[in-house]
Amino acid sequence: MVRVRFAPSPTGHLHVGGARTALFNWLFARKNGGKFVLRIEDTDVERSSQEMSFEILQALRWLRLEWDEGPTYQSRRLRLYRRMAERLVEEGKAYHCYCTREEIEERRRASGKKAWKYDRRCLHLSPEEKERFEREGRPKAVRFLVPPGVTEFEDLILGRVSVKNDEIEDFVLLKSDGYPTYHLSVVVDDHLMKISHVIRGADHIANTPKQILLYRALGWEPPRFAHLPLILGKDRKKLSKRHGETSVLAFKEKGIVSLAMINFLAQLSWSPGEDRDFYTMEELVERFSIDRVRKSNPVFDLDKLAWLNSRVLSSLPAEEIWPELFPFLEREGIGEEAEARKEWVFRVIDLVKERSRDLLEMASKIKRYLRSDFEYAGDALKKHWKEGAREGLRRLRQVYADLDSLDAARAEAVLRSLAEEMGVKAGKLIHPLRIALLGERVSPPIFDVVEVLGKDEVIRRIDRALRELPDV
RNA sequence: GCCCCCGUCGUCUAGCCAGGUUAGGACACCGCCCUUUCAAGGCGGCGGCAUGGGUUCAAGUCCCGUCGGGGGCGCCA
Repeated sequence: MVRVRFAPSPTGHLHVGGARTALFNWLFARKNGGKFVLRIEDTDVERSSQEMSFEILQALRWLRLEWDEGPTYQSRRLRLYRRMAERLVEEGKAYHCYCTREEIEERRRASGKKAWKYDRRCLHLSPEEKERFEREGRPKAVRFLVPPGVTEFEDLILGRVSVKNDEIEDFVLLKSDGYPTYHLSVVVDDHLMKISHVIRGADHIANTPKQILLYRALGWEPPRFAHLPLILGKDRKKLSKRHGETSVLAFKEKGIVSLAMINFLAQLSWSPGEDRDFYTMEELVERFSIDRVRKSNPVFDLDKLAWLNSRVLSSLPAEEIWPELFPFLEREGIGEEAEARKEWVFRVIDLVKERSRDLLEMASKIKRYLRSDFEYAGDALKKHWKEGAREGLRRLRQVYADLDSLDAARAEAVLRSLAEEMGVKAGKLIHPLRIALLGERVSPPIFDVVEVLGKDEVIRRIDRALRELPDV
């Protein structure tokens, strides 16, 4: 039974790297008929917060990475970790360490080496010294006694990874304040939660041998590991705040649609090997395979994400765009009206989606269809509100008013014959019409706009333009 | 510094595991076409196997070195 987990630490926003890790775990679970478990690693009381936990869940929901179990909070399982740490001490596989941070820092400095490892001072404490420390009430941590040898594992992505144990220091399992370190809690929980595959970022490669050693010391079978290449910024450094916004929810705010985000993340380090730009969630699950994940670090490319977003947007049916678009309509102050004319707004969405890069842009475009009190754009007037524009529009109003209905084909036919009659190019009528209807220099094909607005509204908007625009 | 990992157009990638194609696609950029505008779309251009050696009839693909890049080296996760 495949069981994977996503185990974020609620010390910050869910960033794109974390989101990709969650996505790959989710895809792996869905692909293999397994379970996707959510666990919140909040053992760092100083830096963890409720709000961040909540926000991370929100982000996962937005991405539609629904979890099957959890969230489990590590902060509620502290007793468990303490018990395991003591068990290892009793079995001689770990030991109490009374050294303070300051003492360790001092010895590290004295050695002059960055790669200084804990010197095992407390492993060799005499019974007297130990008793004295206890009497003094010195706080003690629990350190793992790293055994000699070599630790190897077969990574699903990287292949065989091998580390000599003397490269590994006696790492802390339990802090002196009684909280477990990451190594302890992650191993205990992954074992107890029966996690079969640990899929995580490559920044954990060096942690893996430590954790395997821990599994063995506890008499447990380690899971399989897969380390995903790290997402890099343009400067090829690990992606961080310095590279601009990296929180996934920030992309949501910018009007990125979740399917675009998903496809973008899925195709960093992974490719189904087909000549296609994006897939539905179902298609991704169908195609996903961990052994098609590349080993090298990809660079986060905003241009590509923006392009994907515009392509996904224009491919999606209006009713699927609607739920994600709605908050942006509200922000434009047209939420209620849009809701009331939902079916009609769907038609407008289908009209504007092709040329919207994001939901922000889409919402502001839709506003011009819903409300006729827009301002006429200066660049549009400058370019197309010229001599003859007003007269053409006036005559166009007349022929449109005489028709009993106004669909795109008739609107076009009538306009073209009027242009011919007036001896001008169709553009001389089309551009002023665009200004009258939407007040902008660019728009979807204008006769489609005419059809969607309907005859009455078209006449009203032309009248407004004739009334308000300068005489030229 | 030490340890681990990686290296195909500027970027994301296919091809590598099971050597044999003019090294394919996409983003970005530049032209042209389409066209009522802007997109989209179509056609074309630009541009890459980091490097040296080895194995082989044949190396992007297998092996080694070099160089370059990344990560780790916390009582953070």
